[in-house]
Amino acid sequence: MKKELNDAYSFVFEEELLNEIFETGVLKFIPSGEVILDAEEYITSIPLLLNGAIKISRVDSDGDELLLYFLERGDTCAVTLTCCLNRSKSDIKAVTEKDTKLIMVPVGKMEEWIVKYKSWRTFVFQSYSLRLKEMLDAIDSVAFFRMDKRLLHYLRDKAKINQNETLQITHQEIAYDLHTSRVVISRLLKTLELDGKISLRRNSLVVLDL
Amino acid sequence: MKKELNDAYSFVFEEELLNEIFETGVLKFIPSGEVILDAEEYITSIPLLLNGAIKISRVDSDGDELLLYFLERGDTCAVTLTCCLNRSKSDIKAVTEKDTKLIMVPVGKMEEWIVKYKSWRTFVFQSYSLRLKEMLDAIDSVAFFRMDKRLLHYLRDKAKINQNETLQITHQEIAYDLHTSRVVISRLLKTLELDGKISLRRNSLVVLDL
DNA sequence: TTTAAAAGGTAACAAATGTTACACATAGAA
DNA sequence: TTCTATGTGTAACATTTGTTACCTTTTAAA
Repeated sequence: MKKELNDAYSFVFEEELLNEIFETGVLKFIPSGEVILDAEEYITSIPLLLNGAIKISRVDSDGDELLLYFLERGDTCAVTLTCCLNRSKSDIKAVTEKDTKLIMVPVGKMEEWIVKYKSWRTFVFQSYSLRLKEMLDAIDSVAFFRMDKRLLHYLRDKAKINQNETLQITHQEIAYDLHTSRVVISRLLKTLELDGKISLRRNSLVVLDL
Repeated sequence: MKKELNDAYSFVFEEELLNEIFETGVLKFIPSGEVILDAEEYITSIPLLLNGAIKISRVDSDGDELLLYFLERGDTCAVTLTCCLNRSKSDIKAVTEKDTKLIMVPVGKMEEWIVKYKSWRTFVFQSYSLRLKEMLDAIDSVAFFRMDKRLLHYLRDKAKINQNETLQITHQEIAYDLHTSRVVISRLLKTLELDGKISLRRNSLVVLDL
């Protein structure tokens, strides 16, 4: 853990803080595809990603979903920070996109460190900043683009995050992430295939040239 | 200015900080309808609202707009904070919704106070928190609701912000805020009128029962 | 008063997206 | 192998939203 913590955060946090994280944080391994946080749940500790990736989605009262963004190594979740500070419900869902290793830090420490470490403050502000930006991107996507463009963007993102041109995913899962229906996705994927941009398999697809 | 500053922020900031704000901040009066910040602009100071209201919209590269949220007394803009800290472009547009009085504080102070005053830290975190939440609401609106619901929600919001059932607004302006066309808005407003929920005038409409 | 610009009403149509239904393929369990 | 659940392809149709066009009304400038 010490090594991985250093790998991911030694350029971000000072020695002393790294030690505190090492002492108070709890290391967790989470396999891909696991729901680590559901809407309606309360959050009492915040995650620092060591490796892997986490998909963050908005969930409305009907259970409808919409992909917001991915977290990767060195990231933390600003919405979680907010929920921690306010002791409020999450309203978001977090699912591991890959096998993921992370450190959970209790809220108490989080607030203590804000006062104590400049690097932590910077980190927290940077996180808010980054998430706000991702949120704006998500808004752009839904508000200004049609489904075909959104799908393209989604496939690119997904391939990048997984560092793999072959995406292990079903049409239905894509439909959930983009908040549309399976039929719509099948239709659009088919035209992408006819354009030679992807190749369709059962339970997976290969990104050729987006 | 001292009195208004106290009215809006004395429960938020400690005496000493209020004094610093009073000394370094620049008071501004901005009449309703003024563009105080456009996309592509850089920001070098952050606003603290004393009264009035400001409409914050997302602007894409084609100049298309989408209303994100309103700022009111005691609010500041988290996106602005972010832009200040990163010295990056705004990508958002701010227009006064009412006659507005605010204090502009230079970025430098902003960073200084984060270290110096606990209340300022709390305020800044609360702001991020609140804006993230509003951003999520904006996403919900575009992603999960159809235009008729979004319009209803918009009219309610607008009436609340302006503390007035009569909204001085044209169909075209509504269309800009919701990122759709004037014809669509006219159509939907007409059905709302037939349902007895609003009453239509030229250049204005009256919210009856939403 | 005449005229032009802005605002709004509405029809007709186009495009995008959502829905339902059903066929067929594939993988894994029984 | 047979059966069943899941995934995918596709047609047909409904609904929502966007676009174009043209009209009338209102306001304010010339």
